[in-house]
Amino acid sequence: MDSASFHSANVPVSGEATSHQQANCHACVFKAQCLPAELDGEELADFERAVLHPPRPVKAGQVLVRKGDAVHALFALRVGSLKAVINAADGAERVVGFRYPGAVIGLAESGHKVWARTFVTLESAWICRIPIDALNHTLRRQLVHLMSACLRREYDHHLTLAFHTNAQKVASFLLEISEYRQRRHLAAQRFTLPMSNLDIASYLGMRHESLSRTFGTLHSRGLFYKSGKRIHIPDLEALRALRSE
Amino acid sequence: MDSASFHSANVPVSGEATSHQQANCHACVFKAQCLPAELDGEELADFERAVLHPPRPVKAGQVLVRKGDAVHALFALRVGSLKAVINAADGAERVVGFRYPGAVIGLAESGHKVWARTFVTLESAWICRIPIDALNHTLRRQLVHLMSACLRREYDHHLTLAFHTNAQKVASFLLEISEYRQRRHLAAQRFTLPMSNLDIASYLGMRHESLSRTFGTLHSRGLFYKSGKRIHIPDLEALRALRSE
DNA sequence: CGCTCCCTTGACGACTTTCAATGATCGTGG
DNA sequence: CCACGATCATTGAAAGTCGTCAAGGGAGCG
Repeated sequence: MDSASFHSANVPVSGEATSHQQANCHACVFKAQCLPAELDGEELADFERAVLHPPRPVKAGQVLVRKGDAVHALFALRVGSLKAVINAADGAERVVGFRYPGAVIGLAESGHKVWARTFVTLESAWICRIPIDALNHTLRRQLVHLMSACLRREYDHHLTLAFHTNAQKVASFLLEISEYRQRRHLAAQRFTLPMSNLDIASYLGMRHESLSRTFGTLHSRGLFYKSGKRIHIPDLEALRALRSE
Repeated sequence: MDSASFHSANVPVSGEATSHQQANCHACVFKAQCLPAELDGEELADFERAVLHPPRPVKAGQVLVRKGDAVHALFALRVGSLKAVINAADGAERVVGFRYPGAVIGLAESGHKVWARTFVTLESAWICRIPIDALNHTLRRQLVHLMSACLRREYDHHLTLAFHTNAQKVASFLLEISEYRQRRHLAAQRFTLPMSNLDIASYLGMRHESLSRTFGTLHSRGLFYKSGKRIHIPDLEALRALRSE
């Protein structure tokens, strides 16, 4: 497994799960990096039992749920990545979030009847269904923990979007992923971005031209290198300094 | 009671609650506008039982909880308003949210040990304590609902902060309050803003000079009038049109 | 009455967006 | 295996929005 990538090299790009693929996936399912990092010990064990249902494979670019769909289940993202999008008034798609392995999809939906956002896979993924009926008392307790962590992240995003320059937004974005990977003991300085620059720019509230220019600036300052979708951050501290300048 | 104000005219500005004031407040406590609008029927009744503890008065400008404090309780805001602030890297105070009557304070804290933000009263307020121990199964279920609603609002804020011009941000902000008041059957076109322009500007990620100019622009376009802290929105639809231009 | 804090207004400059064109990359099909 | 089209990424020049700096005015409070 390529530890510098978001997904296992063994994950099939499409098709039904074969017994071999299923085995591969189950091997991964129980790795720490595929489970919520906010829970630990007994809580994590409880949570695992609840999402034991075998994950199903989802092809890249697929819509997992669409805004307006009835909420029948939440989802646990085990392998791959997603983007959360909202259609703006002008019909344009706006990215409001990314999700990586270990995320629970639908925290903002657990008290509602319909989905408020559309979730689209950025690459081939493995995803567990958590039926709403399965939300017993124990699981709801874990859910409260996950949601409060999610809320805190959103307040950080508020700060970033409201007060940072474009360069700082990009630094924040890169560090957010890097720190996510660090918590899961994955390579934090070299990894692949699963999303396009268009998506990143939308997420950060900038034009993709500005993002491209910002990447160029960071490159010339030696803070960040990008080749295709693979990136390299030589000095995390320098990037952190830029973020909080 | 001034229906166009966030707080009852009878609320004392300071001091211990007298029996008369207490009675006044309890009369208000059970009004719909002082309870979470996200819950209804049985859930709301459950919630009310949990926050039956008599509210205590808090003077304007007081710190309710400080970032870093241990989490012993959540709070239910019954009367008055709060701002949530974070100290930026440069030490400056950044407003990341406002809270109005009916809000539960600490949704982002319910799964954590310490407070991530500081909450400060903007005016004299009445606030109930909800001890963490009181979070039984039933109450936790209501909490999930409140948190998911809170998360949805944060995603809307993401859109506003990332993609809107200053004029649109201001329109969003005014409409957010107006729509809050509409849900609670309060005057939606004339009301008092409990916070300073400085706080609003910080919340929206703009300079207070820019906010002042934007208010001027909206005024000259006849979309919005301001006199002291009292504002008047003659045409909500026109403001909505501006928001989603 | 004087202090402090808040709001307003002006001129200037920096950062970002916009518009336009070119170049790269990737998946598809011949 | 290569050619093709579509999507994505890069770069330039011009325009606009917004932030910065500075000064003056006003409201509330002790």
